[in-house]
Amino acid sequence: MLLKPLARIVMDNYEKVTELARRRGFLWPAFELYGGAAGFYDYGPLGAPLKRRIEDIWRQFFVIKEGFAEIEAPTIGVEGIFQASGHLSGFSDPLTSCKECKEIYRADHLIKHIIEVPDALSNQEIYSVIKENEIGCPECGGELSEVYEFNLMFKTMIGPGNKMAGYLRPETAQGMFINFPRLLRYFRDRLPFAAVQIGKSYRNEISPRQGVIRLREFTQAEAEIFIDPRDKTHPRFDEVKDVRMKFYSQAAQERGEPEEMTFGEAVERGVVAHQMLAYYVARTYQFLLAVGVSPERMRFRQHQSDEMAHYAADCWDAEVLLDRLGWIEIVGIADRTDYDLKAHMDISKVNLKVFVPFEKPVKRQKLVVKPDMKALGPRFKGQAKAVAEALKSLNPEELEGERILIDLGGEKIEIDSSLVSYETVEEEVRGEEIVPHVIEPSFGIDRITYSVLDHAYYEDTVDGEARSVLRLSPAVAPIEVAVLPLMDRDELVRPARKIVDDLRVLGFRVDYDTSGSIGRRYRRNDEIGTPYDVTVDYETVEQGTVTIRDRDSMNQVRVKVEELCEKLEQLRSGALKFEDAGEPVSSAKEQESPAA
RNA sequence: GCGGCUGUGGUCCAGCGGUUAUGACACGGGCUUCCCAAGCCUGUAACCCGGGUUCGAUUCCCGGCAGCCGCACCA
Repeated sequence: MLLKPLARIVMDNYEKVTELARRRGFLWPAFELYGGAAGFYDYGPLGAPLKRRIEDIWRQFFVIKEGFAEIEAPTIGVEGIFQASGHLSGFSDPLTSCKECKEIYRADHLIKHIIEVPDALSNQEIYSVIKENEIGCPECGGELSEVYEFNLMFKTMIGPGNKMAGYLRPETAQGMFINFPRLLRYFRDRLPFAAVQIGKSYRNEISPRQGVIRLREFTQAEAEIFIDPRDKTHPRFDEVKDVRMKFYSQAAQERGEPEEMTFGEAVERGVVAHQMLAYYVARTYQFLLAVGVSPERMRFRQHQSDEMAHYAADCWDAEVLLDRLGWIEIVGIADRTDYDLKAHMDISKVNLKVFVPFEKPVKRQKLVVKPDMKALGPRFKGQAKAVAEALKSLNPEELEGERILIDLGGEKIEIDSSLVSYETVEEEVRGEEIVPHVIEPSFGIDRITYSVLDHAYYEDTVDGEARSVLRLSPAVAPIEVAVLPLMDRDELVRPARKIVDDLRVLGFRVDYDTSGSIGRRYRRNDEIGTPYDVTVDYETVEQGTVTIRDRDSMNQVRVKVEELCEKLEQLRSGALKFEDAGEPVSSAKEQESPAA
């Protein structure tokens, strides 16, 4: 009670950033007209382009520079996918709550000491076990409620009649896995290759909070990089080996202090499992820097062994430090080994192996067993095929002798040796089938977008007045240039409009604003992160020049109108520094003071 | 899901069981050769939703929804 008013008076950055984002059209709580629903957000007129530009930079990094194939799969998936991925069983927890103290428990955990594999039981069965064994609340001993399911996947029906269940995908990754055979053919049967997807995923979170950090509908950008498990080097590792970064490895976490080193060193010392993983951690680092995540408020944290999925070889999370929220995971990069493809092979019964040719064919002795099916067929009828298979699996010693003994699922059968022939032949083996390993970088685009806002937010003081600024990189800013006539008068408006048109033809995201005073418009644009303001004044009319104002320094340079577009393009690309863009304009203060 | 606190124009906030619900900022229009949230005139705009109590509810009560905090959950 006492803390409340204090907390309100002191607005922290989190509050300032979320308030700014709402007010200026970056992020809006969804469905407000109908009361809203937690875990859903709209990207407004500024948020949508910001997010889109971040996605485009991601494409630059992972689709264009790495040559990965971008695909687009349905957001609804059929049951089999999620049986294989484990989301159907693993993503759904049987819960029970205490009727007295309201504490919630995993029902299956409570009966672990009685039933070895509680996963196999239905909720009713688990509840029966709880009742029969008189299990009460571990906290207060109170009576436990019936067991209920909470699956984090949204379920729906495909077509009428409830015949086929569909689930909104909880991750985009499965789209790449289940297209593996077609992708493999697309890449002409050669490893390594990779496919990516940027799109929506859905998780029916129990309690979404913290704005856009935990959403029920969110955007992921995921890559599945299929590699030969025997070679986890990366051909372009040299390009990143000298990049320095702070590694928060398992060992470093024990010390409580991240360790800075190069990626080359990290692989050499075994901090990161191998080049392949390290390479993508490095690219991820570069991507995050490119969109404007602050290096001081970012770290790469290695999963603890107990935190890592049992099949994962190594896993690193990119984490950012956000105001109020602390360290938040925004990217996960894991070596998932062959787990996913094996699981899909198991459930779908489709071979997802890759034939990898040897450099030289290998000669090998091979035993060929030929059961006499003409004789075996009539004799064993339905079992004939199984008998033949059993015979084929025997070794030469077992095939010797008058009578051959086979084991058919426990049943011992004797076969006369005349019914089967065998020989040893030399064959040439040209390669082998392997299940590829998968490196999976998985990006939470909404979290990254929010982090960019949080890290870009900055306040300074100008003449005793607070100025809030989003120091967004020109590469992601939703408005790249604001064109501002000093006053809303025809002689200024006409040239200003011409500039707007010219810039738009060149693909600039331009805003044009005549309202209120010029200072107000500068502040407005500072707050939404517009890097440059072009001001059209009377010197434009008299001498054909305009000023460009730099958002961060508030300095201005004067350039000729004819050169404006070119200069802005150079500023945008980073080819030109602001100070070199034109004649410096003396600051407002100096202008006010009369010349001596 | 549980508990606590909160819900008034775009934003922040005042207020009351009863006439037309404050104020500031923001926003729109107008004026001014106006370069860093200026000035003057002027305008638009709100009691989260549903039920109950009451002659009358934005106000009191209950429920829902949403937000914040804590707990639980987060493959």
